[in-house]
Amino acid sequence: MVVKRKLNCGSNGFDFPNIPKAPRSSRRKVSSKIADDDGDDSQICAIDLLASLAGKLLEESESSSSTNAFEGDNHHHLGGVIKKEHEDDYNKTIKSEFSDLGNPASKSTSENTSETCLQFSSLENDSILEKTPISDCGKARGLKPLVGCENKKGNSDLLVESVVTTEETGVVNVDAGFVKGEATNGLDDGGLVADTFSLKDPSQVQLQSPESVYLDGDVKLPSGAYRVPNGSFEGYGNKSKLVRRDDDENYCKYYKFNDKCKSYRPLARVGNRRMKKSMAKYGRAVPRSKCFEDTRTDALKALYRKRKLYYGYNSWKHESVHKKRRLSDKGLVVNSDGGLSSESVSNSPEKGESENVVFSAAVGLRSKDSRVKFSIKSFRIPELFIEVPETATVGSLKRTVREAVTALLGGGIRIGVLVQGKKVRDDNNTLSQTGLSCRENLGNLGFTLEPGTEKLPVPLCSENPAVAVPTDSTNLSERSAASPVLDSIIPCPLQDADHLINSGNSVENNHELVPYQSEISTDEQPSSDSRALVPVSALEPEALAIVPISEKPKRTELSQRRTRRPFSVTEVEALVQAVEEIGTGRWRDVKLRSFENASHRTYVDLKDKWKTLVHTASISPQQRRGEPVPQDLLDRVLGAHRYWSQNQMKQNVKPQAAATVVVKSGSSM
DNA sequence: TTTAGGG
DNA sequence: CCCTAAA
Repeated sequence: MVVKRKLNCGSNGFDFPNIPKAPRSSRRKVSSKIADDDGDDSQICAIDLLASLAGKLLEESESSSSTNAFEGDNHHHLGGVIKKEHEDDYNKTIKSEFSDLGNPASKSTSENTSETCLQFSSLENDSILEKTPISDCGKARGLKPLVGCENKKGNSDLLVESVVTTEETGVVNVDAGFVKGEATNGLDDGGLVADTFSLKDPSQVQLQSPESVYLDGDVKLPSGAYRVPNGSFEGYGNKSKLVRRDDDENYCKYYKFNDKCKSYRPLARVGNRRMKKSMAKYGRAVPRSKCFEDTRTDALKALYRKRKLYYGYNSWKHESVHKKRRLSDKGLVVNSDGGLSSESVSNSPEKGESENVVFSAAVGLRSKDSRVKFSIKSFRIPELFIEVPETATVGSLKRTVREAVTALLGGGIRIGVLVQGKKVRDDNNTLSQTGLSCRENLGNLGFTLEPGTEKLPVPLCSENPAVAVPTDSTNLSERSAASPVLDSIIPCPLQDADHLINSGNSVENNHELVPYQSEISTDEQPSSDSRALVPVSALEPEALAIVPISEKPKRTELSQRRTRRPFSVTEVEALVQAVEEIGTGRWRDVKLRSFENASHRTYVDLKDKWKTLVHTASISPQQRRGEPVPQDLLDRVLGAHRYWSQNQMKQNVKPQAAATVVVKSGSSM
């Protein structure tokens, strides 16, 4: 797990686009509180984050048991490798940055700060910290200075972002860079700027993103040093006290600030929790007729619900959600959120593309100069900051990203740009044309890695597990709790990865798939993993407590949309028949009568279909789309529609007769 | 949970 | 198909 903090000292820089979205109070709180005093608020936030993320870790850490685990984890972390490569750079950067910021101030920060720091200092690289000047104060504290821009500037503007990054990296990032850049008022200077953006040099990239400091190491926390052992989340609850609901805001904020919070955990949990609920709900929805069917449905629904909730909780971006959805259709995708989603929707036209997303773009910021800044993080990529002119083309953006990624990860990678979950195919469009110059849309931005092959995809799985495990531990526990059976299936490495970043997502996707598979095996669903189901699991009570954060889960963050399944003529026929007999307004009965076995057709679906049928029958054949429905059926539709419209009151009365009547009317027509 | 409608 | 207000 990693906690990332971003400092925006200068308001002059650019505001985080996220901010706007930030949960109501969170923003202001952040600015004010953080700026003002590190104190409680910041602590709380941090704590919350950690708590949510690590949950138990804290406990364990306190007990001191976790340390070992971390070390082991470090190896696992994908990020670790990368980090190491750039470690020097980071250190340098950090040093410089931090030194500049002035540790002194940091110390001044109250002890509270220290706590915060502790939290942040989650895992891995002690070494780094040590190297870093900051480390002095007790590594944990050291961070504080960084964070606490206040010292540097009394600036209220200063925003500190603390993000929990996904466990994958298990890193704490301090985005001094951004701050710096902003302060400077232009990152342009920094090398990121160039249009062409020569990221070819990996090192350069790293350098360019000074902000990202990885403090993975186990930082020894002072009192109760919190550690986030990779594996143990069980403890969540323990620290519950640390987390406050009120904090939700804060923590939400953080996420938002971060852009995309890389750290999903908290959310994930929430999502999981929600899932249950949703599941239950759905389960009921289709309850009557079939158990098995219901199960499926439930699963799906649960997924949907879960997603919704999940997303909703992630205040950071609903949009991202959309993106996810879209992506998911194709294959594995990493959203900006970082989540992996694997949907097997054979239907999706694009499916052929099989996208393996390696990473996601975290955030895009638009700077004054009309440059668009992107922060990309992924399992394999510690953090990458890219800035391009608003007028740059998507193609150039792709190239830039590809170069950067290639430098880091090796060649053979194709970069895809996703906006609103849709792949941007026209490389000639400029970012502004693509809508990427707007803050709102930045959130919707996503990148996909389409491996030339090799490792990208695989690595995720393989690597993630290690990484994921630590962070995900929570998930694991949850999963097991939730559905032990499923767990057994789950083993797949991907899961872990998913968990790290999007435990929620993966789950969702999986769910969806599963149900379909059972039903549609032939049609569409490619077989994917079943593992997804597991994740849903139960959240610990405490986690729940945290969850409450839920802000208005706007539907904006849709759950994944069900795969489209056009009604076949046969189905239409059955529907028409049923409606003729039962009438409109009793869709549940229609469902039971003719679609009891069609788990994927809910009564709402039937109602909707009827609606469309009536419309279809009302328009000229030329205007109709999709599989043509026999005119005779359409005639029956009109007849039945008319009949039942006239007899709304009598619907219950004589179905049989009604049907007859309808037919007559239809024929007469 | 269903129904009824809007999106 | 999704989302929801109402019932």
